[in-house]
Amino acid sequence: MDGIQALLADAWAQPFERNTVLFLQDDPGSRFYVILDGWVKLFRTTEEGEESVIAVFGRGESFAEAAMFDAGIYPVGAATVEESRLLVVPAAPFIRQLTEHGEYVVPILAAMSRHLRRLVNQVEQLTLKSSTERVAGFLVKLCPNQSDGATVRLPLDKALIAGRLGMQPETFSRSLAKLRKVGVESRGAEICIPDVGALREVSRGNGPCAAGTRG
Amino acid sequence: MDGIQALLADAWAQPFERNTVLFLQDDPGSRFYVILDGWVKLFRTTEEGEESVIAVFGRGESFAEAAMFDAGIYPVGAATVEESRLLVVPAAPFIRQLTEHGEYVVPILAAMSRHLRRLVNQVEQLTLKSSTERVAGFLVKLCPNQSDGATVRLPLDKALIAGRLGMQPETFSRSLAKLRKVGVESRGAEICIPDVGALREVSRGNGPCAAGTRG
DNA sequence: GCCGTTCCCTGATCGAGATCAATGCCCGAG
DNA sequence: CTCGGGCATTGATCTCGATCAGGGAACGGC
Repeated sequence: MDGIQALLADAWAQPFERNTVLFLQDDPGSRFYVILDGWVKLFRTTEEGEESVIAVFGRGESFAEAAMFDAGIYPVGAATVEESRLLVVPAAPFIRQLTEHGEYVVPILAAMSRHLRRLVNQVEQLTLKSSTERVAGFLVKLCPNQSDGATVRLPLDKALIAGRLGMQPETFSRSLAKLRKVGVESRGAEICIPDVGALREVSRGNGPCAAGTRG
Repeated sequence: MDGIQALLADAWAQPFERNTVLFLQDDPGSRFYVILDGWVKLFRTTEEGEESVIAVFGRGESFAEAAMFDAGIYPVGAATVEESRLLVVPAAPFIRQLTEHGEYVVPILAAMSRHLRRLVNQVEQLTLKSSTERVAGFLVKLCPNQSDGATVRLPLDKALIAGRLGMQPETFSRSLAKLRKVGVESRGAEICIPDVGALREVSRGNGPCAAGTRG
Protein backbone atom coordinates (compact mmCIF):
# COMPACT_ATOMS: atom_id res chain seq x y z
CA MET A 1 0.00 0.00 0.00
CA ASP A 2 2.99 2.27 0.52
CA GLY A 3 4.46 1.32 -2.82
CA ILE A 4 1.51 2.42 -4.84
CA GLN A 5 2.10 6.07 -4.12
CA ALA A 6 5.67 5.77 -5.29
CA LEU A 7 4.48 4.14 -8.48
CA LEU A 8 1.82 6.71 -9.13
CA ALA A 9 4.30 9.48 -8.42
CA ASP A 10 5.55 9.00 -11.94
CA ALA A 11 2.06 9.20 -13.38
CA TRP A 12 0.39 12.37 -14.56
CA ALA A 13 -3.06 13.52 -15.59
CA GLN A 14 -3.44 14.89 -19.08
CA PRO A 15 -6.36 16.36 -21.03
CA PHE A 16 -7.02 15.21 -24.57
CA GLU A 17 -9.23 16.62 -27.26
CA ARG A 18 -11.93 14.68 -29.01
CA ASN A 19 -10.71 12.11 -31.55
CA THR A 20 -7.10 12.19 -30.41
CA VAL A 21 -5.09 9.10 -31.24
CA LEU A 22 -3.30 7.93 -28.08
CA PHE A 23 -1.35 5.15 -29.75
CA LEU A 24 -1.58 2.91 -32.76
CA GLN A 25 -1.60 -0.81 -33.16
CA ASP A 26 1.96 -2.24 -33.04
CA ASP A 27 3.34 0.90 -31.42
CA PRO A 28 5.86 0.14 -28.72
CA GLY A 29 4.22 1.01 -25.42
CA SER A 30 5.57 1.54 -21.96
CA ARG A 31 2.60 3.13 -20.23
CA PHE A 32 -0.96 2.38 -19.48
CA TYR A 33 -3.96 4.59 -18.91
CA VAL A 34 -6.77 5.23 -16.45
CA ILE A 35 -9.74 7.26 -17.61
CA LEU A 36 -10.50 10.12 -15.25
CA ASP A 37 -13.15 11.55 -17.54
CA GLY A 38 -14.42 10.96 -21.03
CA TRP A 39 -14.51 8.01 -23.41
CA VAL A 40 -11.84 6.04 -25.23
CA LYS A 41 -12.18 3.43 -27.94
CA LEU A 42 -9.80 0.60 -28.77
CA PHE A 43 -9.76 -0.42 -32.40
CA ARG A 44 -7.99 -2.43 -35.04
CA THR A 45 -7.45 -1.24 -38.57
CA THR A 46 -6.95 -3.45 -41.57
CA GLU A 47 -4.65 -2.58 -44.42
CA GLU A 48 -7.64 -1.38 -46.41
CA GLY A 49 -8.52 1.10 -43.70
CA GLU A 50 -11.51 -0.72 -42.31
CA GLU A 51 -11.86 -0.31 -38.59
CA SER A 52 -13.07 -2.77 -36.01
CA VAL A 53 -14.02 -1.36 -32.61
CA ILE A 54 -12.76 -3.79 -29.99
CA ALA A 55 -13.89 -1.98 -26.89
CA VAL A 56 -15.10 1.35 -25.56
CA PHE A 57 -14.10 2.43 -22.06
CA GLY A 58 -15.45 5.13 -19.80
CA ARG A 59 -14.58 6.88 -16.56
CA GLY A 60 -12.81 4.79 -13.96
CA GLU A 61 -11.64 2.11 -16.35
CA SER A 62 -8.07 1.32 -17.25
CA PHE A 63 -6.67 -0.06 -20.46
CA ALA A 64 -3.45 -1.12 -22.19
CA GLU A 65 -2.10 -2.81 -19.07
CA ALA A 66 -1.53 -5.97 -21.03
CA ALA A 67 1.06 -4.40 -23.30
CA MET A 68 3.33 -4.09 -20.28
CA PHE A 69 3.73 -7.83 -20.17
CA ASP A 70 3.44 -8.69 -23.82
CA ALA A 71 6.63 -7.53 -25.49
CA GLY A 72 5.59 -3.93 -24.91
CA ILE A 73 3.64 -3.81 -28.16
CA TYR A 74 0.09 -2.51 -28.21
CA PRO A 75 -2.16 -5.07 -29.90
CA VAL A 76 -4.76 -2.38 -30.68
CA GLY A 77 -4.93 1.31 -31.34
CA ALA A 78 -6.62 3.76 -28.98
CA ALA A 79 -8.28 7.11 -29.48
CA THR A 80 -10.52 9.40 -27.48
CA VAL A 81 -14.05 9.72 -28.77
CA GLU A 82 -14.90 12.65 -26.53
CA GLU A 83 -12.93 15.32 -24.79
CA SER A 84 -11.21 13.31 -22.04
CA ARG A 85 -8.85 13.50 -19.12
CA LEU A 86 -6.57 10.51 -18.64
CA LEU A 87 -4.11 9.35 -16.05
CA VAL A 88 -0.99 8.23 -17.86
CA VAL A 89 0.98 5.66 -15.88
CA PRO A 90 4.52 4.58 -16.81
CA ALA A 91 4.92 0.83 -16.78
CA ALA A 92 8.60 0.52 -15.91
CA PRO A 93 8.26 0.79 -12.11
CA PHE A 94 5.59 -1.90 -12.15
CA ILE A 95 7.68 -4.28 -14.16
CA ARG A 96 10.70 -3.64 -11.95
CA GLN A 97 8.86 -4.35 -8.73
CA LEU A 98 7.15 -7.40 -10.17
CA THR A 99 10.37 -9.02 -11.27
CA GLU A 100 12.05 -8.18 -7.99
CA HIS A 101 9.33 -9.79 -5.95
CA GLY A 102 9.01 -13.02 -7.86
CA GLU A 103 9.89 -13.98 -11.36
CA TYR A 104 7.17 -16.57 -11.57
CA VAL A 105 4.52 -13.86 -11.81
CA VAL A 106 5.61 -12.39 -15.09
CA PRO A 107 5.15 -15.58 -17.15
CA ILE A 108 1.60 -15.84 -15.89
CA LEU A 109 0.92 -12.25 -16.83
CA ALA A 110 2.46 -12.89 -20.21
CA ALA A 111 0.13 -15.83 -20.70
CA MET A 112 -2.87 -13.71 -19.83
CA SER A 113 -1.66 -11.07 -22.23
CA ARG A 114 -1.39 -13.63 -24.98
CA HIS A 115 -4.93 -14.75 -24.30
CA LEU A 116 -6.07 -11.15 -24.51
CA ARG A 117 -4.28 -10.64 -27.77
CA ARG A 118 -5.75 -13.82 -29.16
CA LEU A 119 -9.26 -12.75 -28.26
CA VAL A 120 -8.70 -9.34 -29.77
CA ASN A 121 -7.65 -11.05 -32.97
CA GLN A 122 -10.73 -13.20 -32.85
CA VAL A 123 -13.07 -10.25 -32.44
CA GLU A 124 -11.38 -8.48 -35.33
CA GLN A 125 -11.64 -11.54 -37.55
CA LEU A 126 -15.27 -12.13 -36.68
CA THR A 127 -16.26 -8.54 -37.39
CA LEU A 128 -14.46 -7.82 -40.61
CA LYS A 129 -13.21 -11.00 -42.24
CA SER A 130 -15.17 -13.41 -44.39
CA SER A 131 -15.28 -17.07 -43.48
CA THR A 132 -12.83 -17.98 -46.23
CA GLU A 133 -10.40 -15.34 -45.02
CA ARG A 134 -10.62 -16.74 -41.52
CA VAL A 135 -9.92 -20.26 -42.73
CA ALA A 136 -6.95 -18.98 -44.71
CA GLY A 137 -5.59 -17.22 -41.65
CA PHE A 138 -6.02 -20.34 -39.57
CA LEU A 139 -4.08 -22.42 -42.09
CA VAL A 140 -1.29 -19.87 -42.29
CA LYS A 141 -0.83 -20.04 -38.54
CA LEU A 142 -0.57 -23.81 -38.77
CA CYS A 143 2.34 -23.61 -41.19
CA PRO A 144 5.90 -23.52 -39.87
CA ASN A 145 7.25 -19.98 -39.92
CA GLN A 146 8.93 -18.71 -43.08
CA SER A 147 8.10 -21.88 -44.93
CA ASP A 148 7.30 -21.51 -48.59
CA GLY A 149 5.09 -24.54 -48.91
CA ALA A 150 4.03 -27.13 -46.39
CA THR A 151 1.82 -30.09 -45.70
CA VAL A 152 0.09 -29.74 -42.37
CA ARG A 153 -2.24 -32.01 -40.45
CA LEU A 154 -5.35 -30.64 -38.81
CA PRO A 155 -4.97 -31.37 -35.11
CA LEU A 156 -8.71 -31.58 -34.45
CA ASP A 157 -12.08 -32.43 -35.92
CA LYS A 158 -13.10 -30.10 -38.67
CA ALA A 159 -16.35 -29.41 -36.89
CA LEU A 160 -14.46 -28.17 -33.85
CA ILE A 161 -12.16 -25.99 -35.93
CA ALA A 162 -15.20 -24.56 -37.67
CA GLY A 163 -16.68 -23.67 -34.28
CA ARG A 164 -13.43 -22.07 -33.18
CA LEU A 165 -13.55 -19.94 -36.33
CA GLY A 166 -17.16 -18.97 -35.76
CA MET A 167 -18.75 -20.82 -38.64
CA GLN A 168 -20.67 -24.01 -39.43
CA PRO A 169 -18.88 -27.17 -40.61
CA GLU A 170 -20.47 -26.84 -44.04
CA THR A 171 -19.09 -23.35 -44.43
CA PHE A 172 -15.64 -24.52 -43.36
CA SER A 173 -15.79 -27.21 -46.00
CA ARG A 174 -16.86 -24.78 -48.70
CA SER A 175 -14.13 -22.35 -47.70
CA LEU A 176 -11.53 -25.09 -48.04
CA ALA A 177 -12.94 -25.80 -51.48
CA LYS A 178 -12.59 -22.13 -52.45
CA LEU A 179 -8.96 -22.19 -51.35
CA ARG A 180 -8.18 -24.74 -54.08
CA LYS A 181 -7.83 -21.66 -56.28
CA VAL A 182 -4.57 -20.87 -54.47
CA GLY A 183 -3.37 -24.46 -54.57
CA VAL A 184 -4.62 -25.76 -51.24
CA GLU A 185 -5.49 -29.45 -51.44
CA SER A 186 -7.09 -31.37 -48.60
CA ARG A 187 -7.41 -35.11 -48.21
CA GLY A 188 -8.94 -35.87 -44.85
CA ALA A 189 -6.94 -34.15 -42.15
CA GLU A 190 -3.92 -33.66 -44.44
CA ILE A 191 -3.77 -30.23 -46.00
CA CYS A 192 -1.22 -29.50 -48.70
CA ILE A 193 -0.29 -25.84 -49.04
CA PRO A 194 2.16 -25.22 -51.89
CA ASP A 195 2.17 -21.42 -51.56
CA VAL A 196 1.86 -20.00 -48.06
CA GLY A 197 2.33 -16.46 -49.32
CA ALA A 198 -0.72 -16.66 -51.56
CA LEU A 199 -2.73 -18.01 -48.64
CA ARG A 200 -1.58 -15.14 -46.47
CA GLU A 201 -2.74 -12.72 -49.10
CA VAL A 202 -6.17 -14.33 -49.09
CA SER A 203 -6.35 -14.05 -45.32
CA ARG A 204 -5.71 -10.33 -45.68
CA GLY A 205 -8.54 -9.92 -48.10
CA ASN A 206 -6.50 -9.49 -51.27
CA GLY A 207 -6.55 -12.96 -52.76
CA PRO A 208 -8.68 -14.31 -55.59
CA CYS A 209 -11.00 -16.07 -53.15
CA ALA A 210 -12.34 -13.06 -51.33
CA ALA A 211 -15.59 -12.25 -53.07
CA GLY A 212 -16.29 -9.37 -50.73
CA THR A 213 -14.86 -7.78 -47.66
CA ARG A 214 -18.00 -7.95 -45.56
CA GLY A 215 -17.46 -4.78 -43.57
CA MET B 1 13.19 -18.37 -8.99
CA ASP B 2 13.35 -20.27 -5.72
CA GLY B 3 9.72 -19.59 -4.97
CA ILE B 4 8.41 -21.15 -8.12
CA GLN B 5 9.34 -24.62 -7.00
CA ALA B 6 7.48 -24.14 -3.77
CA LEU B 7 4.45 -23.00 -5.70
CA LEU B 8 4.56 -25.88 -8.12
CA ALA B 9 5.05 -28.32 -5.23
CA ASP B 10 1.32 -28.13 -4.73
CA ALA B 11 0.62 -28.83 -8.38
CA TRP B 12 0.10 -32.26 -9.84
CA ALA B 13 -0.09 -33.89 -13.27
CA GLN B 14 -3.29 -35.68 -14.13
CA PRO B 15 -4.48 -37.64 -17.17
CA PHE B 16 -7.90 -36.98 -18.61
CA GLU B 17 -9.96 -38.94 -21.11
CA ARG B 18 -11.33 -37.49 -24.28
CA ASN B 19 -14.30 -35.13 -23.86
CA THR B 20 -13.89 -34.71 -20.13
CA VAL B 21 -15.40 -31.55 -18.69
CA LEU B 22 -12.80 -29.84 -16.51
CA PHE B 23 -15.08 -27.12 -15.26
CA LEU B 24 -18.20 -25.29 -16.32
CA GLN B 25 -18.93 -21.66 -16.84
CA ASP B 26 -19.66 -19.88 -13.52
CA ASP B 27 -18.06 -22.66 -11.51
CA PRO B 28 -15.99 -21.33 -8.64
CA GLY B 29 -12.37 -21.94 -9.53
CA SER B 30 -9.22 -21.95 -7.48
CA ARG B 31 -6.78 -23.60 -9.84
CA PHE B 32 -5.41 -23.12 -13.30
CA TYR B 33 -4.04 -25.55 -15.85
CA VAL B 34 -1.03 -26.17 -18.04
CA ILE B 35 -1.37 -28.60 -20.94
CA LEU B 36 1.38 -31.22 -20.90
CA ASP B 37 -0.20 -33.16 -23.73
CA GLY B 38 -3.43 -33.14 -25.67
CA TRP B 39 -6.01 -30.50 -26.55
CA VAL B 40 -8.51 -28.51 -24.54
CA LYS B 41 -11.34 -26.28 -25.69
CA LEU B 42 -12.90 -23.35 -23.86
CA PHE B 43 -16.54 -22.76 -24.63
CA ARG B 44 -19.67 -20.92 -23.65
CA THR B 45 -23.10 -22.47 -23.64
CA THR B 46 -26.35 -20.57 -23.98
CA GLU B 47 -29.51 -21.53 -22.18
CA GLU B 48 -30.75 -23.23 -25.33
CA GLY B 49 -27.70 -25.47 -25.37
CA GLU B 50 -25.91 -23.80 -28.25
CA GLU B 51 -22.17 -23.81 -27.84
CA SER B 52 -19.63 -21.19 -28.82
CA VAL B 53 -16.00 -22.27 -28.95
CA ILE B 54 -13.94 -19.44 -27.51
CA ALA B 55 -10.49 -20.98 -27.81
CA VAL B 56 -8.63 -24.24 -28.35
CA PHE B 57 -5.32 -24.78 -26.57
CA GLY B 58 -2.57 -27.33 -27.14
CA ARG B 59 0.58 -28.58 -25.49
CA GLY B 60 2.56 -26.03 -23.52
CA GLU B 61 -0.26 -23.55 -23.15
CA SER B 62 -1.93 -22.53 -19.93
CA PHE B 63 -5.47 -21.42 -19.34
CA ALA B 64 -7.89 -20.26 -16.64
CA GLU B 65 -5.31 -18.09 -14.93
CA ALA B 66 -7.62 -15.13 -15.13
CA ALA B 67 -10.20 -16.71 -12.84
CA MET B 68 -7.67 -16.43 -10.03
CA PHE B 69 -8.02 -12.67 -10.05
CA ASP B 70 -11.59 -12.28 -11.13
CA ALA B 71 -13.74 -13.32 -8.18
CA GLY B 72 -12.63 -16.89 -8.68
CA ILE B 73 -15.41 -17.58 -11.19
CA TYR B 74 -14.62 -19.23 -14.49
CA PRO B 75 -16.07 -17.13 -17.30
CA VAL B 76 -16.06 -20.12 -19.66
CA GLY B 77 -16.32 -23.88 -19.52
CA ALA B 78 -13.43 -26.18 -20.41
CA ALA B 79 -13.28 -29.71 -21.73
CA THR B 80 -10.64 -31.96 -23.26
CA VAL B 81 -11.19 -32.76 -26.91
CA GLU B 82 -8.52 -35.48 -26.96
CA GLU B 83 -6.95 -37.71 -24.39
CA SER B 84 -4.80 -35.25 -22.45
CA ARG B 85 -2.41 -34.83 -19.60
CA LEU B 86 -2.69 -31.61 -17.63
CA LEU B 87 -0.74 -29.93 -14.89
CA VAL B 88 -3.24 -28.72 -12.30
CA VAL B 89 -1.94 -25.74 -10.32
CA PRO B 90 -3.66 -24.44 -7.18
CA ALA B 91 -4.06 -20.69 -7.22
CA ALA B 92 -3.99 -19.93 -3.52
CA PRO B 93 -0.19 -19.78 -3.10
CA PHE B 94 0.05 -17.40 -6.03
CA ILE B 95 -2.55 -15.07 -4.64
CA ARG B 96 -0.93 -15.14 -1.22
CA GLN B 97 2.50 -14.23 -2.50
CA LEU B 98 1.13 -11.57 -4.80
CA THR B 99 -0.74 -9.79 -2.05
CA GLU B 100 2.22 -10.05 0.28
CA HIS B 101 4.59 -8.48 -2.16
CA GLY B 102 2.46 -5.58 -3.25
CA GLU B 103 -1.23 -4.94 -3.15
CA TYR B 104 -1.14 -2.71 -6.16
CA VAL B 105 -0.60 -5.67 -8.46
CA VAL B 106 -3.88 -7.40 -7.83
CA PRO B 107 -6.10 -4.54 -9.03
CA ILE B 108 -4.20 -4.48 -12.29
CA LEU B 109 -4.62 -8.20 -12.71
CA ALA B 110 -8.29 -7.84 -11.91
CA ALA B 111 -8.62 -5.21 -14.62
CA MET B 112 -6.94 -7.49 -17.13
CA SER B 113 -9.27 -10.27 -16.09
CA ARG B 114 -12.27 -8.03 -16.64
CA HIS B 115 -10.99 -7.20 -20.09
CA LEU B 116 -10.63 -10.90 -20.83
CA ARG B 117 -14.13 -11.61 -19.64
CA ARG B 118 -15.48 -8.78 -21.69
CA LEU B 119 -13.80 -10.06 -24.83
CA VAL B 120 -15.06 -13.57 -24.17
CA ASN B 121 -18.56 -12.14 -23.95
CA GLN B 122 -18.03 -10.30 -27.17
CA VAL B 123 -16.88 -13.38 -29.04
CA GLU B 124 -19.87 -15.31 -27.75
CA GLN B 125 -22.26 -12.57 -28.80
CA LEU B 126 -20.74 -12.21 -32.24
CA THR B 127 -20.88 -15.93 -32.92
CA LEU B 128 -24.33 -16.85 -31.70
CA LYS B 129 -26.46 -13.79 -31.21
CA SER B 130 -28.37 -11.82 -33.81
CA SER B 131 -27.83 -8.10 -34.14
CA THR B 132 -31.10 -7.30 -32.38
CA GLU B 133 -30.18 -9.57 -29.50
CA ARG B 134 -26.84 -7.81 -29.18
CA VAL B 135 -28.50 -4.39 -29.11
CA ALA B 136 -30.92 -5.63 -26.46
CA GLY B 137 -28.03 -6.91 -24.35
CA PHE B 138 -26.23 -3.61 -24.71
CA LEU B 139 -29.26 -1.66 -23.52
CA VAL B 140 -29.80 -3.98 -20.57
CA LYS B 141 -26.25 -3.34 -19.42
CA LEU B 142 -26.88 0.41 -19.62
CA CYS B 143 -29.81 0.17 -17.22
CA PRO B 144 -29.25 0.55 -13.49
CA ASN B 145 -29.23 -2.84 -11.82
CA GLN B 146 -32.53 -4.31 -10.67
CA SER B 147 -34.46 -1.47 -12.16
CA ASP B 148 -37.81 -2.32 -13.61
CA GLY B 149 -37.98 0.44 -16.16
CA ALA B 150 -35.55 3.21 -16.97
CA THR B 151 -34.72 6.02 -19.31
CA VAL B 152 -31.10 5.93 -20.33
CA ARG B 153 -28.97 8.19 -22.47
CA LEU B 154 -26.63 6.74 -25.05
CA PRO B 155 -23.17 7.93 -24.05
CA LEU B 156 -21.78 7.89 -27.57
CA ASP B 157 -22.60 8.27 -31.23
CA LYS B 158 -24.87 5.56 -32.49
CA ALA B 159 -22.40 4.77 -35.23
CA LEU B 160 -19.70 4.07 -32.67
CA ILE B 161 -21.98 1.88 -30.60
CA ALA B 162 -22.90 -0.01 -33.73
CA GLY B 163 -19.23 -0.63 -34.41
CA ARG B 164 -18.64 -1.80 -30.86
CA LEU B 165 -21.50 -4.28 -31.36
CA GLY B 166 -20.10 -5.49 -34.67
CA MET B 167 -22.76 -4.10 -36.98
CA GLN B 168 -23.42 -1.20 -39.33
CA PRO B 169 -25.24 1.95 -38.16
CA GLU B 170 -28.22 1.08 -40.34
CA THR B 171 -28.56 -2.29 -38.70
CA PHE B 172 -28.35 -0.71 -35.27
CA SER B 173 -31.15 1.65 -36.19
CA ARG B 174 -33.31 -1.17 -37.51
CA SER B 175 -32.68 -3.22 -34.41
CA LEU B 176 -33.79 -0.34 -32.23
CA ALA B 177 -36.93 -0.13 -34.35
CA LYS B 178 -37.59 -3.85 -33.82
CA LEU B 179 -37.27 -3.37 -30.08
CA ARG B 180 -40.33 -1.11 -30.10
CA LYS B 181 -42.26 -4.35 -29.86
CA VAL B 182 -41.09 -4.65 -26.25
CA GLY B 183 -41.77 -1.02 -25.48
CA VAL B 184 -38.38 0.54 -26.20
CA GLU B 185 -38.75 4.09 -27.50
CA SER B 186 -35.85 6.18 -28.70
CA ARG B 187 -35.76 9.90 -29.36
CA GLY B 188 -32.27 10.91 -30.28
CA ALA B 189 -29.87 9.68 -27.62
CA GLU B 190 -32.67 9.21 -25.08
CA ILE B 191 -33.89 5.63 -24.84
CA CYS B 192 -36.97 4.83 -22.80
CA ILE B 193 -37.13 1.24 -21.56
CA PRO B 194 -40.34 0.52 -19.66
CA ASP B 195 -39.68 -3.21 -19.19
CA VAL B 196 -36.08 -4.24 -18.65
CA GLY B 197 -37.05 -7.86 -18.05
CA ALA B 198 -38.63 -8.17 -21.47
CA LEU B 199 -35.53 -6.67 -23.01
CA ARG B 200 -33.35 -9.15 -21.17
CA GLU B 201 -35.45 -11.97 -22.56
CA VAL B 202 -34.89 -10.66 -26.06
CA SER B 203 -31.15 -10.52 -25.48
CA ARG B 204 -31.28 -14.19 -24.50
CA GLY B 205 -33.01 -15.15 -27.71
CA ASN B 206 -36.49 -15.73 -26.27
CA GLY B 207 -38.25 -12.49 -26.97
CA PRO B 208 -40.69 -11.66 -29.76
CA CYS B 209 -38.01 -9.82 -31.73
CA ALA B 210 -35.68 -12.70 -32.36
CA ALA B 211 -36.65 -13.99 -35.76
CA GLY B 212 -34.03 -16.70 -35.64
CA THR B 213 -31.24 -17.80 -33.38
CA ARG B 214 -28.55 -17.72 -36.04
CA GLY B 215 -26.37 -20.46 -34.77
C1' DG C 1 -34.22 34.39 -42.59
C1' DC C 2 -31.12 30.91 -45.61
C1' DC C 3 -27.95 27.31 -46.20
C1' DG C 4 -24.44 24.36 -44.87
C1' DT C 5 -23.08 20.04 -42.28
C1' DT C 6 -23.89 16.19 -39.46
C1' DC C 7 -26.44 12.60 -37.74
C1' DC C 8 -30.13 9.44 -37.99
C1' DC C 9 -33.86 6.86 -40.05
C1' DT C 10 -36.02 4.13 -43.75
C1' DG C 11 -36.53 1.75 -48.19
C1' DA C 12 -34.66 -1.47 -51.90
C1' DT C 13 -31.52 -4.69 -53.38
C1' DC C 14 -27.95 -8.17 -53.02
C1' DG C 15 -24.79 -11.54 -51.24
C1' DA C 16 -22.60 -14.42 -47.63
C1' DG C 17 -23.49 -17.84 -44.74
C1' DA C 18 -26.99 -20.80 -42.09
C1' DT C 19 -30.00 -24.47 -42.68
C1' DC C 20 -32.04 -28.62 -44.57
C1' DA C 21 -31.14 -32.64 -47.07
C1' DA C 22 -28.71 -36.21 -49.68
C1' DT C 23 -24.61 -38.59 -50.81
C1' DG C 24 -19.89 -40.42 -50.29
C1' DC C 25 -15.93 -41.86 -47.53
C1' DC C 26 -13.53 -44.17 -43.91
C1' DC C 27 -13.04 -47.34 -40.34
C1' DG C 28 -14.17 -50.66 -36.86
C1' DA C 29 -17.27 -54.64 -35.54
C1' DG C 30 -19.03 -58.70 -36.63
C1' DC D 1 -16.09 -59.86 -46.63
C1' DT D 2 -20.40 -56.97 -45.36
C1' DC D 3 -22.73 -53.86 -42.50
C1' DG D 4 -23.37 -49.64 -39.88
C1' DG D 5 -22.22 -45.25 -37.81
C1' DG D 6 -19.64 -41.03 -37.65
C1' DC D 7 -17.63 -37.48 -40.32
C1' DA D 8 -17.01 -34.72 -44.59
C1' DT D 9 -18.59 -32.93 -48.78
C1' DT D 10 -21.95 -31.01 -51.97
C1' DG D 11 -26.39 -29.10 -53.50
C1' DA D 12 -30.74 -26.17 -52.82
C1' DT D 13 -33.03 -22.80 -50.44
C1' DC D 14 -33.74 -19.05 -47.32
C1' DT D 15 -32.64 -15.36 -44.06
C1' DC D 16 -30.02 -11.85 -41.96
C1' DG D 17 -27.35 -8.08 -42.37
C1' DA D 18 -24.37 -5.16 -45.64
C1' DT D 19 -24.70 -1.91 -49.14
C1' DC D 20 -26.53 1.80 -51.86
C1' DA D 21 -29.62 5.53 -51.94
C1' DG D 22 -32.83 9.08 -50.47
C1' DG D 23 -34.94 12.05 -47.08
C1' DG D 24 -35.64 14.47 -42.77
C1' DA D 25 -34.48 16.63 -38.15
C1' DA D 26 -31.17 19.33 -35.37
C1' DC D 27 -27.70 22.66 -35.19
C1' DG D 28 -24.53 26.42 -36.24
C1' DG D 29 -22.69 30.33 -39.13
C1' DC D 30 -23.66 34.16 -41.88
